[in-house]
Amino acid sequence: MENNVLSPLMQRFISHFGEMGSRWGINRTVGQIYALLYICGRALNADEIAEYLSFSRSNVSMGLKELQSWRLVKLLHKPGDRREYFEPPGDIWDIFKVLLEERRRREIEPTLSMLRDALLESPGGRDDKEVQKRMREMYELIELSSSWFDDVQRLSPETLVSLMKMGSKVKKLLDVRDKFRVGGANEKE
Amino acid sequence: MENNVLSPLMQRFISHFGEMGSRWGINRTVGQIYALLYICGRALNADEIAEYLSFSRSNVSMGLKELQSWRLVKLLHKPGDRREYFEPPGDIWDIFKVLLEERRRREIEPTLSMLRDALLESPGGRDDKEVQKRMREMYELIELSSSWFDDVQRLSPETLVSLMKMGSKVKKLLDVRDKFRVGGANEKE
DNA sequence: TTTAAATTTCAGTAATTACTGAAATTTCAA
DNA sequence: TTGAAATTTCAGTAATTACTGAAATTTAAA
Repeated sequence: MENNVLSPLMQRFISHFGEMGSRWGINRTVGQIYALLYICGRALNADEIAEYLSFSRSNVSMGLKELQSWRLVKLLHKPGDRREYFEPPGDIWDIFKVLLEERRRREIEPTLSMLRDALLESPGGRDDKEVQKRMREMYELIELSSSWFDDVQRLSPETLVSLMKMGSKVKKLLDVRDKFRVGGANEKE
Repeated sequence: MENNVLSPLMQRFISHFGEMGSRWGINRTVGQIYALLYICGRALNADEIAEYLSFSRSNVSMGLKELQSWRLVKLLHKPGDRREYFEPPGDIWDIFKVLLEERRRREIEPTLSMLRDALLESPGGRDDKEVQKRMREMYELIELSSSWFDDVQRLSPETLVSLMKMGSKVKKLLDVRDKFRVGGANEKE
């Protein structure tokens, strides 16, 4: 970085990520560390991060751990340098996918498995039949969208981009398919 | 509810939502209130909620405010009863859509507008050209997926279900379309 | 091995967020 | 209008989460 100082533009980006952090389920520090790594365009070591952001060294260490658990940073080494360097995945689509994957794992999976368990039980209370019905409804929706994510995630960025650019026009494709019954998908509908 | 008591099954569901609350960006109380309303199958007033969950009346009031700001509960009145009753949207797809919409509004929009502003500025620091390049990359990805959500959200649940059940087979449809150049979307690719 | 640099852990404290009860405000039937 | 029921606000406190500095541990060059 120029003179080892962050430009106001970078500052702004970093502060914003700090502020949004809590809404995204990470804390201010972690948000800022990630923003710094993303925006500065080269791998940094923990001391540099602590320096740039004026965080304690231990805080940076914990933040990096958290980011690693999110798979949002890669660890790398420079020849002749014992220190660990960190950088975000190079491709923004990787970041995007990893983020969705991790969020699903943390925010959806536990609920899915709670529901699965609850649905296996034989209804106890008088209202439990109804309760399970509502649980099943929720389970099926989550399960469906969750496994859809799985599938779509495997598409190449290019395919994903064309899919997204189509927007709601996918409906037309579906209609065409239904008319001519092309392809083999979805026969049960 | 039977004897005015929650069955163990309901309890479990409610506790789970309480625990997950913090991961979802709401607090324990709000999570439990929502779970109770979702699972119990009838509209409840604030006193009933406070009673079932042993929260203070004021806490319930704040929680309901929060849920209303998320558009996750509807307010309704019973004839001859001054109190306000609350229930979740009846259709689970509504809940799903509202949730995605609100999350986008809270978690994505602010970043999008920060980036928009930052990209309008003329680069100051020496590295700012590069910085803006990375910002633009992020902006474009978010913008694309965000407006795609917009589009897809307008599809009917039925269309959405067929789309999801297709999973990654959408790729085939895209390929077929590219082969025959049907439809008008996406010409610029 | 030894040892100094690098990293992590963790107890203590700071900061933030959640919750309560009392008081204030709003609502609406009479 | 009035006033009792319903709801909200808010100051004070409890609980949780974030952060630091010192000490412990790990790492790898010599």
